[in-house]
Formats: sequence, structure tokens, C-alpha cells
Amino acid sequence: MVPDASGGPAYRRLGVDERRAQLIALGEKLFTSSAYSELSMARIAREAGISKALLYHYFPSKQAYFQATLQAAADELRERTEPDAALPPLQQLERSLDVYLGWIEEHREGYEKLLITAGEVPEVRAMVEEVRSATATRILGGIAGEDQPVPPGARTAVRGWLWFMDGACLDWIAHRDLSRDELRGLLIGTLFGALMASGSAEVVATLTAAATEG
Amino acid sequence: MVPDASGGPAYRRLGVDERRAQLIALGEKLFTSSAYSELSMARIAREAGISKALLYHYFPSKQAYFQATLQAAADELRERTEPDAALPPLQQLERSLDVYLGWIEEHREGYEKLLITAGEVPEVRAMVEEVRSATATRILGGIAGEDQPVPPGARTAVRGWLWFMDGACLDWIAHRDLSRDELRGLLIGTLFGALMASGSAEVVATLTAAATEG
DNA sequence: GAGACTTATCGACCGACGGTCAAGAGCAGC
DNA sequence: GCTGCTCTTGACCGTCGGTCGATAAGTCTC
Repeated sequence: MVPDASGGPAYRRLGVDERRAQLIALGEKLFTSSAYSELSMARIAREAGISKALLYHYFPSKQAYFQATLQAAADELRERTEPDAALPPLQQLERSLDVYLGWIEEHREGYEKLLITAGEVPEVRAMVEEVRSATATRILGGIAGEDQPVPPGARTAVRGWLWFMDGACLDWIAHRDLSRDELRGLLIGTLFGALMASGSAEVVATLTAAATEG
Repeated sequence: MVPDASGGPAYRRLGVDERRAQLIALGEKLFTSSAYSELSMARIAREAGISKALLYHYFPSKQAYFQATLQAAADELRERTEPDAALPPLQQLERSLDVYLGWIEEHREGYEKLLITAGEVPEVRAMVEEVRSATATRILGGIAGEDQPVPPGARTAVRGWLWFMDGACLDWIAHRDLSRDELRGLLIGTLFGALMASGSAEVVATLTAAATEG
């Protein structure tokens, strides 16, 4: 390093937690404004005012770093969409959807980048896929009864519907000409439509009946 | 190059079209068996038995090369799903879907890799997005009348449905426990369900009425 | 205040990547 | 057998993700 003519320290020495928090906060900012592959670790380090080696001291790889910046948001989302088991299934779904859509409105750019960039990083693809899987299981479990075997059509319908949700949400935040309630209605209506078309009419009937009677 | 001890030519010299065709055929094979980022241009050149510089002589970049290997398949798919304007809208849709699903069955691995890898290559993402956009316009134009303004809800519904299609198809080829007819029924039923839920009930009625009367 | 100790931090380095370039080798025409 | 066109090459460049031994900032002790 260049000798420090000013006499002060050549760099500031932070505690581990402090430095790590700073890097994660920076990562959240950078990864939502640039694509994963367009951000080099060298540039991230430069913007953080540290060396690349230090960045690698805190995170074993670029993918791990990216994943770490997502983890906090992912945890928060999962916790917020955790359904209230006391509610009837349909209301559980409605409430979770509401929270989900609210979260997307708050994190527009991040959500967009996440879905588009998902293909680049296997770990992130796995995260998205795991969220989809868990949600599908939750829905199928909630509507078809606990340990009943799930008919293939219903499984495909729910799986496809989760993709529908992402596509519709991307369209939503791109155009912003639909209210959140309208979108939620579209999503739930489509889920029912898909389940009906898959030959699972009775679960839809059960669902809606339980809602109107309760 | 190492002096050729055998006395024969050090390399085979091919015509431009021949070499290009060979490289595209090789690319189709390699890109369906490995992910885009896992394939280096050096390795592709090695497998083709040529130098990396020659590969770059035929294709200006790795992305352009990848895109070129997709172009043939994309053209074929687009041509095959071109609807017959003489048919009523619903039958157009059914026939195009049938062709589409058949194409996916033929190109399972390629389709899977394509959707998963789409995020990595901007050009490919643009291709997929363009196909979705064109299909959406085709569907919306066919059902809502030619130059009528499309209500936002219907647009979002169709856009989401195209994502639904990809998600359902991925589930379909992953599990293979649904017949093509069942899947097609699920897709069309879901499209109707989505349009109904978006408040475009009348277009669905028009569509199905035209089908049964025609 | 001086010295010892811990460890956060750095500069220099590596192999591999995508991409470029001027020179060379295969083949056709004479 | 020579000439010329162009297909083809080895060597090179800048940057990337990632690694490593050395160094200096801060703290603790006396």
C-alpha cells in the first residue's frame, strides 16, 4: 500500500459483524440495480472501499455473497406469508397473497431482477424453486386434505399457477394499471379455474363452500 | 503449428457453409446437454476439432453462436404454430397448442435447458419474451376483436397464462404422468378461467359459442 | 509509553474465460 | 510449379472469480 503521507491509519479496521452487515447492505443495493453477471467482485470491493481479498474473506464465493444478500429478504417474505392455521383455507390463501403482493410492491426492482436473474445462479434457482415447491405443497395440502395422494392434474395445475403468479406480477409491476385487489382476484380466480380444468372440481367446491359458510 | 510428420495436410479445409452447418449442429448437441455458462468456447472448438479463433471467425460472440443454434428450432416452431386463419379462434388455439406440445415432447431436454438458461443470455431472454409477446397479441387479437383496446386485466391474464404454460409444461415433462390431451385441456381451461377472473367473461362466451355453433 | 499479540486487511498472484490479430497453410486456377 | 484467395491458426490481451502469504490496525499488559 502507498505510504500514508497524512500520518493517519491506511485503512479503517471494523468488527466482523459490522463489516459483514455493511457488505450485505451494499450487495442488496448493487444487485437490485445491476444484473448478477454485470457486477464483478472487484467492482463491489471498490465500491465498498475494501480489497477484493477481504470480500472473499467474508464470503466464500460470489454466488454465496449474492445468496447472502437475498437471504434476509427471503426469510422475511417466508415469515410474513406463513398462513394462520386458524383461518379457513381460502382466507389463508387470500391473506398470504395479499402479503406477497404487498412485498412485491415494496421490492419492485429486486423482484424483477430476481426472477430474470434466477437462471444465472444455481443456488438462487434452487431458492426460487424451493419456495414454489413449498407453496405448492401448502396449497395442495390445504385443499386436498392432509396425506391424501395428489392427482397429477392438480399438481401440474398448482405448479403452473405459481408460474402464472410470477408472470402476472411481472406484468403488474411493469404496467401498474391494476389494483392489488384486482390482481389478487385474478390470481385466485385463475387458481380455481386451473383446478377445475384439471378435474379437481370438488376441491374447489369444498374450498368456496367452507368460505361462505364460515 | 507442429510440423506434420505424417506428410498429410495439417488440417482439413472446408467450405464456409459446410463448416457453419457443422458448428451449428455441434452447438445444438452441446447446448442441450450442458448449461450455457458451463460450456467454454475453447472446449467447443476442441470438440469441433478446430481452433477457437476459427469459431470466432464464424460467429462474432458466444451469445451469437448460442442464438444461432436456437434460431433454426425457433423458426420451425413459429412456422408450425402459425394458426390457420380459416378456422374459428378456439380451434386455432387448440391446434397451435397441440403442435406446441408435440414440439416440446420432441425436444424435451432442449426446452428445459432453454427455459432454465434463458436468464443467462439477454438475447435468448429477448427471444423467449418476444415469442410470449407475439403469442399474447395473437390470442388477445383473436378473442377481443382486431383493433379494440385490450383491458389491462385481460392482458395480465394472458401474459400470466403464458407463464402458466411454461410452468405446466416443465412439470409435465418432469413427471410424464399426464397425457398430452389432458394437459391441453388444462391449459385451455386455465386460459378461460383466467380471462373470466379478469372480468372478460364475454370474450370467453363469444369464443366458446363460436366454437359450438361453427 | 513500549512492547507483544490478535486478526482484519491488503497487494500480488493464478488459471480460465471471452475475444482479437497478423501470419501461415490448404487448395483452385493457370 | 507457381500465384493468389481465403480458410485457418498460434499467440496474445484484458478481465474474471478466486487464493495466499505478508502487513498493519487496534487492544491488552506492564
